[in-house]
Amino acid sequence: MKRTIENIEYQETTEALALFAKALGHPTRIAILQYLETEACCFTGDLVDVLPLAQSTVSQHLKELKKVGLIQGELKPPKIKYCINKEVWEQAKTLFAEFFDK
Amino acid sequence: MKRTIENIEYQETTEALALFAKALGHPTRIAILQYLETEACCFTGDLVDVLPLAQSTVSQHLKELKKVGLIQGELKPPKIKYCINKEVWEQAKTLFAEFFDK
DNA sequence: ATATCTAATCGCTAAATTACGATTGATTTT
DNA sequence: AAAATCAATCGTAATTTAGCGATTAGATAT
Repeated sequence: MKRTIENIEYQETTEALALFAKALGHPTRIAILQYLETEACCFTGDLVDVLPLAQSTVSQHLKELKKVGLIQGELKPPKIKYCINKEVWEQAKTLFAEFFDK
Repeated sequence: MKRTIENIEYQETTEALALFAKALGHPTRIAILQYLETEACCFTGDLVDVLPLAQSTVSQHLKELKKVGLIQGELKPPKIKYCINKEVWEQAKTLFAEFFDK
């Protein structure tokens, strides 16, 4: 990724939307969120059982979703309970809705 | 990308949503679509003027958007007029709305 | 026939992404 | 104190993405 000039700047909502979209841009991450939507919350292990991927890979995807704030983890030792972050969820929902509504 | 087993399959809507999200997962592509939303249609050159990127790079981003069908190009020699594909646009809009609406 | 114009494609490089197994760290249970 | 459990992180490899300049292709104008 060469960017010879200084970093290109876009509008704030443009950047925000792109970041959310990027986080949603993998079927596994969509599947995780769909699971969380129905189950409200879950542990990493639940997802590892459901998904045909290694535990470390699932962890990586969770990290991506956490990075943009769509989910959050709560310590329930020795497990970690993941839930959708509703505030950020609504924020993303609004951004997409406004984007598509022209 | 190692995937030792056969390819992992997800639900059709999961895959479709991820593909749309991936296409939207770059600020430049969001900016292009926002431009097309206000301008209805435009030529590649218009975008090259507006965006701080090389012509070949803009072409690449247009290709990505074309690939998922969100835009379509119409030959207006020697130019090409790009417009949003409204059917696919609505499809994507619906998928995102349903996804976020739980 | 030649020159010009527009936009796609090619070839390349750098960086990010996705996957895995192995290891580590934190906590609980024995 | 030792063993077990769960999930994050590390290290590595393959693939994809994003950027550029140069070239090519298609069409019009000279």
